[in-house]
Amino acid sequence: MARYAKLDERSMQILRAVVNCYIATAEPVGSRTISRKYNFNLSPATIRNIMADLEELGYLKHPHTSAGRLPTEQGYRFYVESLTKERLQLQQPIAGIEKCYNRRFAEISHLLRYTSKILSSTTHCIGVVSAPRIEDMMFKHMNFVHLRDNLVLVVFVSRSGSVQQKVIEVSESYTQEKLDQMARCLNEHFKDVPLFYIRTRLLDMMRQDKQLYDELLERALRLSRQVFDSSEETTVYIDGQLNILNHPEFEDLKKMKAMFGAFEEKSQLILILDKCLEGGGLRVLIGSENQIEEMKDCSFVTTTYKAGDSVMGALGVIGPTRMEYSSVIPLVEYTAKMVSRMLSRM
Amino acid sequence: MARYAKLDERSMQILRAVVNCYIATAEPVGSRTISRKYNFNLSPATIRNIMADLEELGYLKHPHTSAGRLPTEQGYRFYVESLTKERLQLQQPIAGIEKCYNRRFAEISHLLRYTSKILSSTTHCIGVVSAPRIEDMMFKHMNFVHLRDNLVLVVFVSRSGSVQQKVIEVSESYTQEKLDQMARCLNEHFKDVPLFYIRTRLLDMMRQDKQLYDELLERALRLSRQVFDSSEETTVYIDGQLNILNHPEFEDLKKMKAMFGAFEEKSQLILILDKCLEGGGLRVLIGSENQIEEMKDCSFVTTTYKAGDSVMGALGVIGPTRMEYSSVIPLVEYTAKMVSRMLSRM
DNA sequence: GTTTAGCACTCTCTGATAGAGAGTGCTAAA
DNA sequence: TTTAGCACTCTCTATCAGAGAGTGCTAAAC
Repeated sequence: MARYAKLDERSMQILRAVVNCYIATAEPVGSRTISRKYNFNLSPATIRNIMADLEELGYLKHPHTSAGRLPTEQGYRFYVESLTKERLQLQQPIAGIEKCYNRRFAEISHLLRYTSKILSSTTHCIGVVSAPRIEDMMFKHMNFVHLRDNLVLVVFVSRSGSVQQKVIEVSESYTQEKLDQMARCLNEHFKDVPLFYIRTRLLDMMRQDKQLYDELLERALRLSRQVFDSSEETTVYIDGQLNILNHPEFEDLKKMKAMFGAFEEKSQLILILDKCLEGGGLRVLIGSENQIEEMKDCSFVTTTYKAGDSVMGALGVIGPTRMEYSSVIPLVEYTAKMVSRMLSRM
Repeated sequence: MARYAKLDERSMQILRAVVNCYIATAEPVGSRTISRKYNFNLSPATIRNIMADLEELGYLKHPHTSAGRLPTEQGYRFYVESLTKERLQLQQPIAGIEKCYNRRFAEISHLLRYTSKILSSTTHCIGVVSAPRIEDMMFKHMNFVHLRDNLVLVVFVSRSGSVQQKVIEVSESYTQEKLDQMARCLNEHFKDVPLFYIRTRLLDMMRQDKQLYDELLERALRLSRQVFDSSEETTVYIDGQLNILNHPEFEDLKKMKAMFGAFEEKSQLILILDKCLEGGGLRVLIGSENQIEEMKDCSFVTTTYKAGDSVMGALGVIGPTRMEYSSVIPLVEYTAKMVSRMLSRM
């Protein structure tokens, strides 16, 4: 924290006050406003001096000479870090969320989709939830359906109720009976095995009992692998994109268009969520800290959710840099806790 | 067509010219512009007189006294009707579409999603495609997977490669074996039967062979029915919503917000597409002819697509009232033809 | 009788200008 | 070190004038 060395306690208080005020009003904050609304017992002139210092240190900026100040990204960064040090707790809206999760979700996809809606509506930002990667899932059931010619529909069900399906093309034409047999074989051998483990497991089995399953299993696996491998892209549930229209900073049509465009290209979003997975736990990306050019006026608040002890995916919100971090952060954390609880039960 | 009784050929030509011009420029059209760009060999003054007449008859309107004219909805209606009478044909972009469909689609849902993208990108409007209703599908394969406790995952595959899945709660807990048995029973008996026909078919069978299948089939059907009945809402594929941002009439942030909001609520959209299904064939809804308040500045161009001889669903585009009907209409019709061809092959 | 030229009129759009308001930065006093 | 005072800067709004586009009407031409 050497970066903040030059800040005495009073300057920090004023900086926090400015950020607070700007978050609330979206207007540049003047020295008079601060001296009136917060009782520092300092005259506007004094505050002016301090604000000038803060500007020089890079925490605040000026749209033009005669306007008030607003936070730079560095200013937000400081604000957010001092917030998270406080370990925020929010009670009232959290009770509402708890109630939302007082129901049963049959499929994991429903739970996640619902969660992104909850996130967007409670925070008035855009809610995002990334689905667990397929390798992390537990094998539960597999099914092959002969469609026509050499087309086979493969349906995979994970233990947590996630369903993946894909039509694949095979070189030889199997009868439905043969396909059923193959599926039964897979289902017997891989029940409750994590997908990423199947290959290893298979090698083990072949060593033990070489001839018996060789051919059938081999074929069945070849079929199913196509489904697992094909999930190049993690699914992401996004909700409340319209919410950004309500924030005054996006009145600018051009900016807005660019943002919407960025959402169409989900891969970048996935990258950011994936990074959250690696890091684990809460992450706040402020403004251009995210790599998406079109979203340099947005902040990301993300965290991970788990099933039992293992991290499954990431969730969070995207909103204007000027979002209400003090309520959004605990809301995102709490939601992740709820999702984890639901998942662990499944 | 008594409505157009008062229009002589010349007035109609000028009306068409004004609509054309307005569609191209999005600016009110003056009499001088018409007399210059189209060679009617009439002076602006004469055209002015005719335009005044057209205004009195309700085909044109004035934003303010000293501005040019633009079409009313009645004006567009006339324009579109005289267009469709001409039986438009468009060659060049159509070749492009043909090429797009030169590939195989394993699943019907892929074909439809792709189609809505094609529609939006070729017309620069919003593409919409409604999926076939489940009752119209042919039974191909059914599968039950025991999840946990009393939860069963039901997967239904139609002959055209559409996959529906749903988790349902059952009163008694079946073993996976029992479930497999039930599924096999269903699959044997209902192969290639249209869903809406299954009930009748079942009654037939029970009459013939009362005891044999009674209990098992009954249970299996009870399970599966929940999937069929639950599809209350037709799926709709929507693409290119961002396209409307490019049309100058939606610069107004408020209008735009209202429109985006209307898209979130898909049920109204489904209503409109369903109506197209009933009517059959091409339908053009201009402005407030659609019942959605927020879309009263938009037009719908929709038609139906078929598999073989039976109508399966509707597709079309949504764009500003001021859309290029002369190219959009044939594009929509051609796309529907391509989809029908693809479907009939599946 | 229809078409056209001419002209006054209306409305929007643009740019210039001025004054109010908000806030700063500097200086000098407390 | 803090504060009061004051000149200065910049934005925002309203007002105004002139240009431009287009109409509607009238009277003349075909």
